[in-house]
Amino acid sequence: MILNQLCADDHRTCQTLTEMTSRHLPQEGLGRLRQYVKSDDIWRPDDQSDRVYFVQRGQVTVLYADAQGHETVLRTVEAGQLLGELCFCAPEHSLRETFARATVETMALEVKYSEFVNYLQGDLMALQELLFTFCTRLGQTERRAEILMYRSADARLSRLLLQLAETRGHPHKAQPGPVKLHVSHDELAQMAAMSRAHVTVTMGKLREQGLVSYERNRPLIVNLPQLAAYISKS
Amino acid sequence: MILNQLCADDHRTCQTLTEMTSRHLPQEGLGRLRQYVKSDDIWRPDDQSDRVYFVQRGQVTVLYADAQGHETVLRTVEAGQLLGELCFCAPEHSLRETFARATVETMALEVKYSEFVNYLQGDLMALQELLFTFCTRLGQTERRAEILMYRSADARLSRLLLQLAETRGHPHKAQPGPVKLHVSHDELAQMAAMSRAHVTVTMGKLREQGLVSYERNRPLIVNLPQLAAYISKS
DNA sequence: CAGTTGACGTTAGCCCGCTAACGACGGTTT
DNA sequence: AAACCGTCGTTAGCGGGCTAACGTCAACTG
Repeated sequence: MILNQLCADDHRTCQTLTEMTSRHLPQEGLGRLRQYVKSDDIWRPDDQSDRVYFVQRGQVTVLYADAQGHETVLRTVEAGQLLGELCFCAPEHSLRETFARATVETMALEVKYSEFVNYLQGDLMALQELLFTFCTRLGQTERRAEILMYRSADARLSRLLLQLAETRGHPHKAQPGPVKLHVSHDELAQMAAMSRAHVTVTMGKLREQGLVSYERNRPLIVNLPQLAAYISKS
Repeated sequence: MILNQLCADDHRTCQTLTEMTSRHLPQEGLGRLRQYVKSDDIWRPDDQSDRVYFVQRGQVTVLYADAQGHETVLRTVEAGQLLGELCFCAPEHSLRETFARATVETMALEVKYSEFVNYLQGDLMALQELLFTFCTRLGQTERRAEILMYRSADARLSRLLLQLAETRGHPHKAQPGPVKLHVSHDELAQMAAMSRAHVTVTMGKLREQGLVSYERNRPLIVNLPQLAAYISKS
């Protein structure tokens, strides 16, 4: 009854789950350990989708670049999580179409898709965990799509901040209240698919209204409840 | 070695796979059969995510409505497919946040989440198929997000048309060539998150360039190769 | 057959986000 | 100390999509 128990709590439980698959991997003899320095590409648009990665240290962003070179972040994969899982349903020789790029020094175990599948056959536990990984990411991606549907700047930004605060925010002291985030205006721009300049302008307005607070070289602080209220009455 | 074999071909194979889960369900004693007429809601934003549906006849769209009531289509679920799968990773008593609405007369088997999980425990086959369903939908949703990242009308529309043509298009005669789609400008507007009027304007331009062709009460015909070329050189 | 509905077509004016460019400031490197 | 870089701040002008409204045409409805 694993499926039942594990996710009874909240989304954080699920995030932990997505990390279990890598812990359950056999320790040796599977895959190759890779090292990347900051802004190394793990894969590029015309690489084949024939392998998965288990990020063991560092952080990776999956991003999509249009013809003009504008890059938009599709997902951020943290240490302990699976990367490149889309090859489970991709055609055999399909291409990535995206970049995966290390944001900091990163270590990842590279496993050929076919090897990983072999390993999964015998492990019901791992299969179930993988299912949670997909489900979690589907939910996240749908929320990203929700954000991108809005055309006004503050609708996009405020919703993005809310989502970031909920998923990757360290609750400041006692919850529920302010949440700290380490993210630059430039990164926000890439995630909300808007220009850096206009992120700064819009963030300024949110700051005036007390929904967020930040200064030079200080972490961004999101006032979760007020921001949620602001969005819902918009 | 099911995982290996089934998706070696192309994306269509995967779509078939997502339909298998419902075929493998025990025929009796599980869930309740529900009937819906056109534009009935299967669920609403404040319903609980405590059940899944197997669409047996008809078609369902999952859509998100903002505060102003603008509705955007997140996904379209065809007969034979699973609907409402997000409850696998949602907190136990979480809400849908979206609408699921029948676009035509629809019949669906409603199964409580807990019952379905019970059933999955004993069926490795079904578990693997479910994994494919998630993987396929994650891929589709990422492509939707890709589309929504573009801010110009013809970038969004042309990419949406390409995606629709690839996934749900009947190849016209012999492939590869024109593809027929049954979709109104209004529906395109909801999927690309733009206004109906501007869809009409933009479609007119695409028609002038020979990338699509349509008339009153004629199906929309997408010229796949030319459209793909147009996008990649944009 | 008149009335109704749904889908495509068109336009004027406004609003808003982007581009491009430059400035200020802190931290790090040499 | 000087040079450099990354981050935030600010603005003018422009392009483009939205709103709102109305027109046209075909098919369905009674």
